[in-house]
Amino acid sequence: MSNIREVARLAGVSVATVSRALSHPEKVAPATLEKVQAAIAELDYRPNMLARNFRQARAFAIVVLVPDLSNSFFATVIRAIEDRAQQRGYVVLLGDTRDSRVRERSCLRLVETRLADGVIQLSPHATAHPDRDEILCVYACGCENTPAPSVRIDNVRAARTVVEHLLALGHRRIGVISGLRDNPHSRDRLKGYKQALRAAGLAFEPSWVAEGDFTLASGLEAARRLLARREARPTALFCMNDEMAIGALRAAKTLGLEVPKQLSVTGFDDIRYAPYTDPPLTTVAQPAEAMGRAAADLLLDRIEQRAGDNELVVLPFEFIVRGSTGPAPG
Amino acid sequence: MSNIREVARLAGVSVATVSRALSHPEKVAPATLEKVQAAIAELDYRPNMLARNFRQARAFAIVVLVPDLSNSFFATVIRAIEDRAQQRGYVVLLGDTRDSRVRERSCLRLVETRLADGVIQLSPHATAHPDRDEILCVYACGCENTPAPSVRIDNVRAARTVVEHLLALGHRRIGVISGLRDNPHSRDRLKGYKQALRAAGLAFEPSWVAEGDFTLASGLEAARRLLARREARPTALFCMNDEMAIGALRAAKTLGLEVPKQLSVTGFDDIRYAPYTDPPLTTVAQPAEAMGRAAADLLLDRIEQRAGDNELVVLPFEFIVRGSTGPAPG
DNA sequence: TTGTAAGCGTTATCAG
DNA sequence: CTGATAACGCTTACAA
Repeated sequence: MSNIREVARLAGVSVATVSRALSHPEKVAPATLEKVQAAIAELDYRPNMLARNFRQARAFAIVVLVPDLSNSFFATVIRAIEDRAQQRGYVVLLGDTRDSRVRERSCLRLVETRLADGVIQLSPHATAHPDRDEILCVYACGCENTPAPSVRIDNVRAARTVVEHLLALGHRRIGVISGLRDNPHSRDRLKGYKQALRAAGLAFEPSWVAEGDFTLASGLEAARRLLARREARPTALFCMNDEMAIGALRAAKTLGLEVPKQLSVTGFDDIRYAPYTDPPLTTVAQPAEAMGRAAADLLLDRIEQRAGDNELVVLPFEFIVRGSTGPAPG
Repeated sequence: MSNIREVARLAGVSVATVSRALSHPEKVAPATLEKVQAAIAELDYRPNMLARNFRQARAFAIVVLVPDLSNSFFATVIRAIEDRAQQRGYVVLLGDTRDSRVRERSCLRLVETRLADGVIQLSPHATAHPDRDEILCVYACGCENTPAPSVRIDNVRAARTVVEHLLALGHRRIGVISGLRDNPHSRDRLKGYKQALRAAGLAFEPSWVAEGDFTLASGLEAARRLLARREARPTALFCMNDEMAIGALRAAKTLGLEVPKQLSVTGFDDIRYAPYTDPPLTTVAQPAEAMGRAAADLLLDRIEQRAGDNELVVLPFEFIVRGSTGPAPG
């Protein structure tokens, strides 16, 4: 528990010199530096970062707000954020909001009380921006009307790409398993779905959209509802994330429907489990790691005042065709 | 950016009173309290936690060291930790070590430099305890020789339970897909496997153990190796976690083996995807949330000096039979 | 019940 | 290049 003063005394220099030796070694004479380092080693001294942060009025910490950490896609994004943050000398505070407004507020308080320098939001809450605009906030998984600074893929085009693929396979009745209706991602992806239909001259049929909430269980339920109908049953399901697609695959299995022979299923995200479903999931790969890195850089640049102009980062997605999609049944 | 002094001035009291009004409201006269609160509201004052932490020489933060955040089991444990930590007024710093010694060290530095008050380890590194024993460290997913304080299930018995189940189903050639050989969990679970075999009067056959590293891909590969043999092929695979089991299921599928008719597969962890595999995975449910909560309490109690005697928490597991296991083929 | 005042360990300013 | 010293915002004896 030695402090900078003891180091100074032992090294026979002033505390200012010790401080400099640590933060700006180039500004101190080599001989002095050596003495200081010897003293530090001797005392096994560790600078007290609590004091440093207080003095500099900076936490060197950022908060990551995630709706559900155990979703494998978010976990990957966060890993990348943490990686980059650490490289740049920051720590990451975890804020699993469980989609609760209250918990979200309490995480934002961390910034207000100086325990964190900024926030990375993983949900695209375009609706409810942090009230206090002093709070530095960037979005890592944005959508069309997510305010800058933010990182996103073109969700509309990605969804369109998926649906065009299904159309090209001959599907005409394409069900949708959507996230919550007012979720911005749901909106964007539904928009892409509609665009593809319209371009193919097909009418949008609202009853083919089943609302879920991006969880496995909700995907299973939604698929059950869509597949329950006797006549005009969908021959394909466009699921707005992989988790719900996995749920849908399960539903198909329990209903005795063969995928992709009788039913095609698509996902979104390309989580690590996607290649391991049965059959492997056709899906949109979001560049999760790149998104995390980009969001971290965006935020840290702003925290360090060197905000670039690149405030809206749109990264490329990749459409990956695996085994869960096939020609529409005869 | 108002500070406690301004609040004091506006309220017409001393800074000490404002401080007390915030931390020990019961020690201040109701009338005074009201004045202070009015001033706080008026100025929209937020206490500077950086200063508070510095003054109290406490970070009110804990580090969670996780080998791989994107593993769904760990994510669930961490969620629970974060939840409990927040309830008790602490924040959680994320430390994804990616199984790297270097990164682990750098996370422990956070405690040494006072940025965190303690550490929760999610890997059971019984071998390499933090060198500096001033560091408060608890293990959330321990195994037989994980040092206390720690939380764990009885891995040996759980593994034995699984294998007994397979034996009861008539399996005699039970392959093992193990984690890295020197991983403590691998050891415990292999021990349980051997115990079950011995109790059934069967010999342990080393060539039936394939080493993986707890990832999906390694499970797939290991299963391929085990199932490649022509004669005396295993009729069941005991996988040491769900991810590898999912990989094994995929391997079986690509080899045209029907599960469970021709091959039984078991997992470990009961991650959220386990009920959604095809067929749904028979597995050991670890009480991930309870483990997280217990670990958090263990650590926070020690940080706050009221360390109980309950230093070694062993929680009950649950063996869940789903569809991936069945009678041994004729 | 409230006020006074002494720090906590660092960094930054300024003079030497 | 180095040293003296004044903050930073808060908590907490201790005194009143």
